[in-house]
Amino acid sequence: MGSDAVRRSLEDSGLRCTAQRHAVMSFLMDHKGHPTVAEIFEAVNRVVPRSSRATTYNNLRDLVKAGLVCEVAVEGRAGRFDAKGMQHHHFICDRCGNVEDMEWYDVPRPASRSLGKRIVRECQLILRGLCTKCARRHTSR
Amino acid sequence: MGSDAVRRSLEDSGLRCTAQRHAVMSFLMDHKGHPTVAEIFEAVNRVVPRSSRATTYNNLRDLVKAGLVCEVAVEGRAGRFDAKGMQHHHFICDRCGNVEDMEWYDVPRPASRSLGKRIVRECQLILRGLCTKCARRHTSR
DNA sequence: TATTAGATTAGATATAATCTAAACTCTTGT
DNA sequence: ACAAGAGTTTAGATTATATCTAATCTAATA
Repeated sequence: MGSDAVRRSLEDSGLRCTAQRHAVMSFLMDHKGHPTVAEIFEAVNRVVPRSSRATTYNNLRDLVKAGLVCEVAVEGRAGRFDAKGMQHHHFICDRCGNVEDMEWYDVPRPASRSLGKRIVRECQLILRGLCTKCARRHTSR
Repeated sequence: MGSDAVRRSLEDSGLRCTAQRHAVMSFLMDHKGHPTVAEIFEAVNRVVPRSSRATTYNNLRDLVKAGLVCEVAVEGRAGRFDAKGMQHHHFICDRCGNVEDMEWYDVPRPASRSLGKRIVRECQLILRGLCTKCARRHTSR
């Protein structure tokens, strides 16, 4: 993904294109593996001379708010992030905590009757269980 | 919910019925509001003379593993728990972090082709946006 | 180029979750 | 009834995760 494309997508969302924010977004676009904040922070510090943890968190929050990035919370572990390319669902492994993308398919939204005055921003499907690797280790124990 | 019913549901799941575990489970059954660990910990210490944080975490993990309780991870905040009574989906408020139950409706599972060797334990729908209270404050700002 | 809202920084702080090793308590077998 | 062992609990330390602060800096604009 070109550096200009990243700049453009930031500006289209009304976000200033700073070196740090650009680095965070680029990294997410190039790494489809749901990195944690710690991983993103480390990677960004390889590109930008130095960047603080707070900035990484701030930028991630801004990107999520702008809808460019999506966050997956994992119980008892660091949250994970990924750039919203194609729509997809998530599979979270009970054992190793890894997050995997699952092929997209349409999920029906709740009836507006049961929604009331709530405003829905997104509708995520989260599958839980054992990933391929952990399932293997589990049965062959 | 009777104290015997709690005992029975623990034993049916192969869990010893200890005072602390019983207190955690009872509390979750009586409070449908998705309490955090901190809230559960505090409540349990009103019932059992004294109970440690570690025990609360341990018991919650055991109850989740046994399928009696379900956990909802919330980005950047403490996880929340609720006793699995009737099936339901979850709505998480972007602004205040509160978790609300949404009326259950059937969600299609992914095709086994795209699942591969993964073992699915559960299939959760997570809606995100603004809850009724926060939506009101938002528009009338 | 001056202005300024917005962004960044290092480090402190707050919050959440887990670990440790010793003590305790159910359950089972004799 | 008692011993033994697996499972449970404990207080407090430790680790992991996330946010805050106030000073400084910078990108976008006129």
